[in-house]
Amino acid sequence: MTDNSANNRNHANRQRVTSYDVARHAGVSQSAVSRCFKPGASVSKKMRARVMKAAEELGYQPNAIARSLISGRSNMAAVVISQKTTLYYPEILVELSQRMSEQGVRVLLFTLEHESDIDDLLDQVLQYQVDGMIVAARLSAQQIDAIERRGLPFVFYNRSFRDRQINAVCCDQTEGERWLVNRLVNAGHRRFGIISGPEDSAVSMERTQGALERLRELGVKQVAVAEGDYSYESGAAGLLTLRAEMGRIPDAVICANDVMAIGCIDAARHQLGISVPAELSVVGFDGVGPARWSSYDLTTVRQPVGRMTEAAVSMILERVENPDLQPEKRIFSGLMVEGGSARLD
Amino acid sequence: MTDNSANNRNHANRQRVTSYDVARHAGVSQSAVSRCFKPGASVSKKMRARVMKAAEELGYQPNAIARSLISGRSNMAAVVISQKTTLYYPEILVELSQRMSEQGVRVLLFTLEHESDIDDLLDQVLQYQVDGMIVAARLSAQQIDAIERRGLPFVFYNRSFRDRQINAVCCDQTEGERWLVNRLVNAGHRRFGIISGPEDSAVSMERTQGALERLRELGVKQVAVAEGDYSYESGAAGLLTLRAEMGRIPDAVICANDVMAIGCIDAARHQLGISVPAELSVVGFDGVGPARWSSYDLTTVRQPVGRMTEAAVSMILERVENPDLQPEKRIFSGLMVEGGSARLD
DNA sequence: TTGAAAGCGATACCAC
DNA sequence: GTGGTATCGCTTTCAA
Repeated sequence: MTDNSANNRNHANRQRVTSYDVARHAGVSQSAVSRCFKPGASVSKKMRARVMKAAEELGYQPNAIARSLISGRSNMAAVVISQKTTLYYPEILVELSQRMSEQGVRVLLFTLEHESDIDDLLDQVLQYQVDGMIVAARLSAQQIDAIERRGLPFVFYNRSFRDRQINAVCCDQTEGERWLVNRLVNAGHRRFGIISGPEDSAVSMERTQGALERLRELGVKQVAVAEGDYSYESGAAGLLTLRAEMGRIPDAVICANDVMAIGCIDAARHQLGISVPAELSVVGFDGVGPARWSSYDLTTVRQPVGRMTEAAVSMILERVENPDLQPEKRIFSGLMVEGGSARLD
Repeated sequence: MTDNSANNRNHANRQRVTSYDVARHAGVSQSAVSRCFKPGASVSKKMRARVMKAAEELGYQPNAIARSLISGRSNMAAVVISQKTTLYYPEILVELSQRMSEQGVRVLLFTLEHESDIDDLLDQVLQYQVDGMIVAARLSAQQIDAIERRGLPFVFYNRSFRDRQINAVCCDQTEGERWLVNRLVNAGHRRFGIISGPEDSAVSMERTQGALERLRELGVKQVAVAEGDYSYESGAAGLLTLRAEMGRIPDAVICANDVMAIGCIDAARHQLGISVPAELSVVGFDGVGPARWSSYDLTTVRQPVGRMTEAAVSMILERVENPDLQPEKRIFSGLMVEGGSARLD
């Protein structure tokens, strides 16, 4: 009785309604159906009404995959992001997705646990025919070359490249660190500890170098550096390392991100019984949510994440439309937040 | 001199290498090229070597879009997630992406700011021909019907539906809350405040109801409820509301998530000068990172997020392979964490 | 404005 | 094992 032939097809036996089905049902040509779903097409009012009714009745949705194949545009953009970045700045992903979807572009997500996985990943990105790519991860010069060779528009998020013409949006890490150092030195701090981020993080290195440079310029001699990995635990451990290295607790600790600053404060207060900011000043960088919690009230430089993602999205979409645009770097100043975690005068 | 014809095509003028190019360059048929890139295909060693060499030389990558069109499988899964969920549990997204990509499936991201946006969004999901969908957002019965009608496999993440056969993975909220209440009542607390999540959150409602039910069973009469929205600020505000409503500070406050519990603790300590846990016990739910920070050391129920995402991924992939599998609910117990934010004996 | 027909770049099936 | 050919569902000329 029942026709089972459809089930014999080896691929998805879920029934798909195509533009042909709609055309037949509406008694028009398939091209007409296609036109009705294309924004600026020339279709008569009557035709559109008829087609839309038929589409409604059959539950038709145009197949984006087929559209991509012929039009050469997938309306998808790749977002390549490392695990750490997602964990510390979850809002980036949400905002990117939100803003791009407003422009009719979807986010295809590529996360990397270890930055080494990136070569396979780039192959994947290219296979999926994304129209563009936003990269919040470290790429080697060769990898960047490879992307450019394929002609895929891309924008770096929060990494800059001094010697390369490239699209990037970032926060001025150096400027921010210099401000923090200025304030701390002005307030009389003389013995400094720095808790850096992981060595392979360009952002962390810029922050650390920015602070070191300014300290040197101001003639501050007593400076020790401990390496962290952006985590709470490494902030706590960093303080102990610094104390061991310097013989005693420094006057101020500059952390490469807020979560480490928080770890550092907690270690000072709860492990060492040291009062922050009375006996020790701690500053961070980035301005994540918990920085504002009243237990910490961090002095930090808040990155304008919203504006940065907005910029990244508009840059990538512009370049999808017009691949020949000149490379552009957009560098935002951070917002200086004078919290209660540091004595500033 | 130069041939500009390629540039006249209205779509991406970026040159694409196709399997035909590779075939010509290797002197074999196009089908042969295709087979070489298909895992279990029967190709001679010699042929494979030749094709791979040609592909390498031309920089060929198979076009996933074209593959999807004919094979009926896009190797993409939609992840529908609300803004709040991403912010509080960023690891969900990373883990989903990681685990799915290990299985050759990419995540197409759909975020919603307001849950009302969801109808347009479902249309979008369907257009992109994803193979399956993981939903960490609230859907109405009608919306679920619509998905089922389309035959798209889907799994709910951390929402359950008592009266519906549906795929879902979640954490047993009720069980967890009952445990918290048991411990608090056993320790002698008698006056309870509850800070709930937003009214439209099913998860929050389950937690709040679970606590209320157990309190009733144990004969606890003095209970007040304040509504929060999962944010730090609303946790702080909730405590003030409870105090106003009850005439004084309760013995214990049960918060529908950890961030509100943290807000509540900070408000108690820094705004009201109340000691936690000596004068007030506070418990949360979910076990986010900051719950372990030594300033808070929350008593909470940690959701096994890793196991839950693992389960969600395997459930969805199984159902992509075999759409006729029976609906299944996988309910994980939370991990009871006895932190220092509550007096438990 | 509408319809017919030619692709987009793969896979699947069929002979050989 | 290999090569030809139909096909996936749409957009896009091109005539009518």
